[in-house]
Amino acid sequence: MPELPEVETIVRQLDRLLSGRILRGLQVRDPKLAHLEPLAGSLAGTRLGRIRRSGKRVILPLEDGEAVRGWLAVHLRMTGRLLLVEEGEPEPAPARLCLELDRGRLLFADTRRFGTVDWLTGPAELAPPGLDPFDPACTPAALAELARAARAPLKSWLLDQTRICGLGNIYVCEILHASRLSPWRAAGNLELAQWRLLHREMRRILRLAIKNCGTTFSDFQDSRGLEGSFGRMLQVYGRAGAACPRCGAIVQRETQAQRGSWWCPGCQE
DNA sequence: ACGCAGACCTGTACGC
DNA sequence: TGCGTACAGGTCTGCG
Repeated sequence: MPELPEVETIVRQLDRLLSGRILRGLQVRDPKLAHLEPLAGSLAGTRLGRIRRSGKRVILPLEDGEAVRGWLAVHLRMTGRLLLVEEGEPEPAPARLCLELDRGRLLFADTRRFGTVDWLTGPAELAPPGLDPFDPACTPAALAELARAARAPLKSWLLDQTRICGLGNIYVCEILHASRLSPWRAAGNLELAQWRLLHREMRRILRLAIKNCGTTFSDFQDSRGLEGSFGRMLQVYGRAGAACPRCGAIVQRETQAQRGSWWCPGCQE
């Protein structure tokens, strides 16, 4: 479910509310997460450090005095949610994992159970798989260089997390529309000026989405169960048959690399 | 280097 | 109302 803006929304909220709190215990409630079972005893009493994002993962550092014991890396995939439950409140959804805190608890709920939680012990594992869109090293020239000679369609190219990380189907569709580029166009064929435009629109759209706490398409909610409002600003995603807000042509949907692609044939080429 | 199918899971929306 | 089907924001593996 969540892409960069949704993960960023969750991370900012969790960092504000949880950083510095003490972990009292960890309950593994889904056998698919049994690999975390051995941690349950040893992590009790550790303190949550500054919570951050790596690609689409939520990183929860667990500290012991000055030393970092390790990091819990949560990937929410399609339906994962991290829900903060106050002392005495009922749990709003069945949880796969429960972090008991000094007061209240943090639940990992995930209907489709695609999400993953890993225990990382080395900084190398923390690095995102590709270039983060807000990394200063992510420049139009760097993107052009990465895509040199790539024959893959832009849509698939941008979705590959080992190049740019954090984009998913919704934002790629929106970014391509804003950049007037067709999802079918080969990534290696762009002029530098088009990479500049794409780069600018990518950052603009992601910033705007973060400001609006992400997109709630079907089931994204933040850690207190609230919904993001960027969904109202979508120009093409999920809008097949509607008029393009920019040129009035009819938005098309077509399957591309097994995923839906929405775009406007009137103004994207 | 790429596209594609299938896998992992469950819920929802829609047509009949 | 009930049933079957298609589809879903992500990513991995294996095949051609």
